[in-house]
Amino acid sequence: MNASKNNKTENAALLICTVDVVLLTLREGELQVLLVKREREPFANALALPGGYVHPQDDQSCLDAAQRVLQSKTGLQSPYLEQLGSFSGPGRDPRGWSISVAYFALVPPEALPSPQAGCEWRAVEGLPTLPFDHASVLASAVERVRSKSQYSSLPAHFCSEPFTLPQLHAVYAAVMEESINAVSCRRKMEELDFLEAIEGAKSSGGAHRPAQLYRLKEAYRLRLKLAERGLNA
Amino acid sequence: MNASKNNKTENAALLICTVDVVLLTLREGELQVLLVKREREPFANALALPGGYVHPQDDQSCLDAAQRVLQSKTGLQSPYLEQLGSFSGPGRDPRGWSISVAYFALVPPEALPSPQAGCEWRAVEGLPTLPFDHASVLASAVERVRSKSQYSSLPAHFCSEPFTLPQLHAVYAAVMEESINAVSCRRKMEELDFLEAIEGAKSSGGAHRPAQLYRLKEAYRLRLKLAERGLNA
DNA sequence: TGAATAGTGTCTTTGAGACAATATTGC
DNA sequence: GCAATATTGTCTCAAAGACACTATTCA
Repeated sequence: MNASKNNKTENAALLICTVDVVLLTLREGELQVLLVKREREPFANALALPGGYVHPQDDQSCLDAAQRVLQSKTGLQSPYLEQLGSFSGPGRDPRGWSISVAYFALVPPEALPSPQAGCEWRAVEGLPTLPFDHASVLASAVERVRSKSQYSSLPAHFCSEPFTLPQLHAVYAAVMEESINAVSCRRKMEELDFLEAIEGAKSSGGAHRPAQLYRLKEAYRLRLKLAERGLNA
Repeated sequence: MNASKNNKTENAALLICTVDVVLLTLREGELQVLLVKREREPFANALALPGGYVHPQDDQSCLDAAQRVLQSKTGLQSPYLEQLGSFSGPGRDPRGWSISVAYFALVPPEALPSPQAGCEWRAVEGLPTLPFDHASVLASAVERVRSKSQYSSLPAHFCSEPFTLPQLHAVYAAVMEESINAVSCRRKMEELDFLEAIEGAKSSGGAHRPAQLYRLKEAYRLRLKLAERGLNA
């Protein structure tokens, strides 16, 4: 307790406050994360999660900062975005004691309007070493997404609208890396009641029965629908 | 983006970084939270969540800071403590743009060794207005605890060891504010497998059959055991 | 022995998985 | 009609709730 008399400036000046964003998508049947080549030190030229300082002058919250960071790297306006948690300590950033508020975002693979140069999608498994504690942040995000996918509409944010139930079913299975009973999945989607059928719209193309097209109900475009029981277990 | 060239000092000096702790217990059959009378401005003399500045000199992380704050207000050494999330923005603290990393802690009601003067247990429902955004922080903590209680060993941290299954059953019911099937509860505790029976130890006192005494398995004293399915729904 | 609560066995209900049956499309 | 996939109906199985029965203690 040798610092109990620190005043605001003394405390604040020693702290680096940033946001990091784990932007996930589903490509090639696997979870992929957007990494950005760092332009500046520390870790210049390394691939890292997109992140940046909080700008108290511009940002109304850390969520705002995360949206600003995401927008500047990818052009995304309003993907699904949720706070993951905060990571802090003296060792995670070589510049000194830092705190990062981490967010994760989900987008369909075709949703990137204008990614900045230096952005790359990478499979979340088998990545090379990431700078800072980004490996922990990413692992935490993946775990959260898999966990929430068990009992919520979260994976629907990997689908671009409109989509069919078979597509959604495949997305759930890919996210959770296990096969899912199609009938149960259908039943669960109906129970969750976060989809609305698009009247008269059917998928087309294959030499087979077309599937009904759906979109997210307005209320769940930026939020989730949570079930009380999971999909399978 | 008029602040894109801010350097570390310029950004950091404008930020207030604190931790807040939602310390919960179960007393009188309801969730209660520990509030502390603030000694200093802002909101001097108001009841608020215990909190304080992060001390980069002393703290190895925000979790450390939360433990330090909790220790200094209550003397608690190592209760169950989990990060709730971060709350930030220009308006939540009258001193300026601030970020608070919030934690919640669970203790049995008799666990406070030496609470500082000015600490009070209050029911989480029907509180008067709290300073800062502490009402949101508290609401968020209560929601998290109720939600996790559905499928984890979390409520066991409201029981002082050793405890009996009927006591634990009552605690689950009180936390979730609904009656719980005793047989299902028993089955779930067994399935979760986070308890160990204390050989030969039985509760005593009533004019009735005594109950087996249990304690948490070592591995779950500071962590949780999560189930795949919930207790009831 | 009786009251009171602990703990167990079993029937019923509900929801998930398996699988079969039907529907709709392009060829 | 045939192949292929969508969608629905039904059977089966596992887990949760209800409830009754047994167990153990003290008065």
